[in-house]
Amino acid sequence: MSLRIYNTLTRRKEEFRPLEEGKVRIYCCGPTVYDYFHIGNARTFVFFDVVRRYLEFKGYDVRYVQNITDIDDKIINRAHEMGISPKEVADRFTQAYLEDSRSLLIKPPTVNPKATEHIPDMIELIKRLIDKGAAYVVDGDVYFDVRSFPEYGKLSGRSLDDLLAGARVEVDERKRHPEDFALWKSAKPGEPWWESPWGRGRPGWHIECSVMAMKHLGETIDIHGGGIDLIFPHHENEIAQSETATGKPFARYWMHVAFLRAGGRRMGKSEGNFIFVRDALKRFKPEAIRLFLLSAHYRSPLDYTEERLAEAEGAVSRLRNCLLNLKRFGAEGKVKGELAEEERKLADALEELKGKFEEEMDDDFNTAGAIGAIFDFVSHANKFIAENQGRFTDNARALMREAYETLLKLTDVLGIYREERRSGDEELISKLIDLIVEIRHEARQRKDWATADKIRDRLAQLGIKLQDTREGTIWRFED
RNA sequence: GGCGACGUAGCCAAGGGGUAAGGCAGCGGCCUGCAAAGCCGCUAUCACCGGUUCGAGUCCGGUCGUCGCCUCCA
Repeated sequence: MSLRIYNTLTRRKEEFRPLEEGKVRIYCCGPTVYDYFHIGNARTFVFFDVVRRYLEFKGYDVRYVQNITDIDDKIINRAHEMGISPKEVADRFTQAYLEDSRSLLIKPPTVNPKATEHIPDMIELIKRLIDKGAAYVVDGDVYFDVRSFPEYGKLSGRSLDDLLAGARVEVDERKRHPEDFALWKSAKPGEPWWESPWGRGRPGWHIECSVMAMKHLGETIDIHGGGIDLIFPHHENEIAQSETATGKPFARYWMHVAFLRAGGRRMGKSEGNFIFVRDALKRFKPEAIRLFLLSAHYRSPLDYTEERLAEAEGAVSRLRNCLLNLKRFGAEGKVKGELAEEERKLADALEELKGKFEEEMDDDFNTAGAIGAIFDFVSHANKFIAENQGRFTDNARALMREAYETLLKLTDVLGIYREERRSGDEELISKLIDLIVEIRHEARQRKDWATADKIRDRLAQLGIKLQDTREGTIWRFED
């Protein structure tokens, strides 16, 4: 099966062919670290995390780069507000970004390059652009001349004339054209600066990404993406700079994630309708947040409400219950001989799941469809368990084990289920709980319901949830 | 003004020419010492109008509504 990706550049779904067989290079525009990131930002980060995981699932060797913009006007402004240095602002929120990403179960990118660690490379690239006549210096600032790049507008589908007509920007008289953008900004008093051939200053935003992408992934990358708002001007400008400098296509597939909305409007810092990931995580499991963010196709807007997150929590529980049951009732072993009819059905459902999951994900990362396939199977599995509990055959147990392992793999692509890990201490705790459950079992056999209920209630208070089934009592930590 | 997205059950959402996945919620039933979980059953003609077609949420045209980009923003 082959993966198809909607390419913003061509406005079509295209078959995905990496530049180099078996390898994929992905660049996703990361945060500007002037504040914590909110779940609208997280939509993009989680989505690209899934893109990365799915490509790895398909066997690609993935190199995934997400930058950290740690020098920018917003950081400087925030520093003034907070009464600390821009570097302190950047360091603090870089740390927070790393923590929150981890909490959201985002796999660490192969590289998380920082803009400030690539200043010399940026200066080099700017020089190249000046040498090629595509950029010019004015009073210590350097601008890119958009008219020098005939294809300017190809990503966003605009012509320079369109832009001119709709321009709401105050025109800087020093620029040759209003659309020209800064590659290098001279430092005002009190601002952070680096030495450059044009005087002290700092890089413009767009050049950062071009440089970091090329530095860590090469001059042509496979997939480049970010939020839909970055199409113009950010990515348009990246293309202009990069392709002017190298003469090669900058990125082969451009992917853009639609907005998360709240209260009918785009979730954004300036709108004041956002919720930080770290705050959401205080109330909802990361799996639930991810499930919610992946519950709609990435190119469709998604509306945020707390209720939706609570619903996702319910769905995640359903999934987890099923996984735990399959794990508990499954057993090692090869399926032998003839399968009973229900077993056949379960085996078929499992095959269907595998096929459907890939089919959906191959179709431009249709995570919502993939989730549907997973839950469709959950229903089959639950039904199988309900109907056969108390009389599982060896084949049934082997099938359930297989189903468990498959489900584990697929849910891991989306990051919506985590096996509970046990530390050494927890191993001991587990054994103690097993013992208590056994004693409760004896009480139940004596019909000593008072004792049985007391044990169950008290364990529940400790966050340990018991369920009586025909196959015995199942317990789990309720986090 | 230019460019674009969206409108499918109570809520969310997949599907994108052949007769409506899935989740959440609700109601009724089953299982259970009770609980929890689960199972079974019930709940949609896809914003509206017109067209193409043997056949249209699915294609075309139009209308209405919502949102976005064009300025820092994932």
